[in-house]
Amino acid sequence: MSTTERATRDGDAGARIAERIREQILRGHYPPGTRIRQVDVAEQFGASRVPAREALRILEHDGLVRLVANTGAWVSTLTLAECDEIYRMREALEPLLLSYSAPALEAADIERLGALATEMAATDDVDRFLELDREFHLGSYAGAQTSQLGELVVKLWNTTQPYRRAYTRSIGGDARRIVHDEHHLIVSSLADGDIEDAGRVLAGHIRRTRRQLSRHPELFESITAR
Amino acid sequence: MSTTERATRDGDAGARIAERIREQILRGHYPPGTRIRQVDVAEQFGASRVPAREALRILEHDGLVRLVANTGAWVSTLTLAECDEIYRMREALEPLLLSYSAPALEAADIERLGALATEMAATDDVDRFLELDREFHLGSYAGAQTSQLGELVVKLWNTTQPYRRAYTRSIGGDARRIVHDEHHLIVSSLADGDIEDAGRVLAGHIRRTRRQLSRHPELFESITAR
DNA sequence: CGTGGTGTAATTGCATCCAATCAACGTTCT
DNA sequence: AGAACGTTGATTGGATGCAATTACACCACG
Repeated sequence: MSTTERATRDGDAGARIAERIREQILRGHYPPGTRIRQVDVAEQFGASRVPAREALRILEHDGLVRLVANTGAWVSTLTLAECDEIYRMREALEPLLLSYSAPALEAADIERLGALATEMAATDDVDRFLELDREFHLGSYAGAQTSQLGELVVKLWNTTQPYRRAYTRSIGGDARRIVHDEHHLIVSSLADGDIEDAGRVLAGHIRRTRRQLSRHPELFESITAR
Repeated sequence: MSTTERATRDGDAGARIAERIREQILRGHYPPGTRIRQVDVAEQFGASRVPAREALRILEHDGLVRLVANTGAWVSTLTLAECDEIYRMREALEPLLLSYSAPALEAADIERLGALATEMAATDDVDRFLELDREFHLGSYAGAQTSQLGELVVKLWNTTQPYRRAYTRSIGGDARRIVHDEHHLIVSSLADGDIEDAGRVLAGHIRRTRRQLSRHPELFESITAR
């Protein structure tokens, strides 16, 4: 069929399927609360239900899907409190991750981060902004050689992605300018080699976003209904 | 059989099996590097290999087991760098978790923490110490109503457990006394309602342990050989 | 008219069976 | 004799089929 795929049979179909579903969730094709059936997943990827279940379990541990025994799987929904918690975790962890990454960043890398910040400030398309924002921050962590921290931060970004999209749509141009200023500040500190200061600005950046987000409880009530 | 068990068929055998294996790993029955075969797991729990595989995948995401496609599963091994990374994460996260928990702790809870700290200082048995230490710290987080942070901290404790055991055996009485002093300091700050100070002491506690640990690379080399 | 109970359909969970892959051993060629 | 190669055994990965559980709709009853 046109939408079905053929597994290349390299021994880990579950992980590959999970990867594809993850992309679809992050792109907003499956909004929070959507039910995901094993049969549909299996059929879509031309596999049996066994790897489909494994994929769902992987996504559950990624925090993108909620599994209930004997019942089914749904795309995760977040309450405001849960989202707030994740942002507090990010505020604590991302400066640490940046301290792992910064020493390994070359001048060219930092230049590219600056270009991303500039391009981000110029665009008006929400989806494009989200893409660039993710590329900017995760790009600033590209030098980190960590075994767990890097993956964890990506996971935290992923679980909050749908709400970041809704939030970005709702904020005005003024709050956005502050965001862009902070991005450029981070780039400057990195260029100066002042890792500690870059971490401080980054923590403030995340903290401010969290406080802004807490003023928009309607983003969560609307979705959490299920 | 005598050692085999009967699943109560409540719809999530994989999770239950994973729980049992997790306990066994944490108790040191399966040291890092030990191979775990699906057939053995299935047989031990009177189940088929399907839930056994699910259990292993759960443990993989817990960081307790390393899975290689088409090859097998081994109890995770940590390098010194990885262990150091985890301690840095704990240093950033556990004060945050404590700030979630502390307001909900009753006077009786804090009293019990003090009793644990005292008992811990009195014992000479390593396994008993580890048990009490875990009960003390995780007990101080019992008031936290978090969705991810609590579980993550437990996961970080679990993955480093075998090395904490080896490390505890190696340190002398002097370093131990500092540990116990810090425990009592945390209890005092909590009793005073000074959450911020409790967090500071806790961060220092974890930080000191990390620095001590980095002076014992032999704990990792001996195991990592596989 | 609303509420509780029951039966059926749909979906998940687990066991069994077969295929694919990897590791180890013995063999053969240089 | 040493190293590369092919073969065999063991182990994991995936597909199918059946049992158990749950959800939903319909009906009876208060």
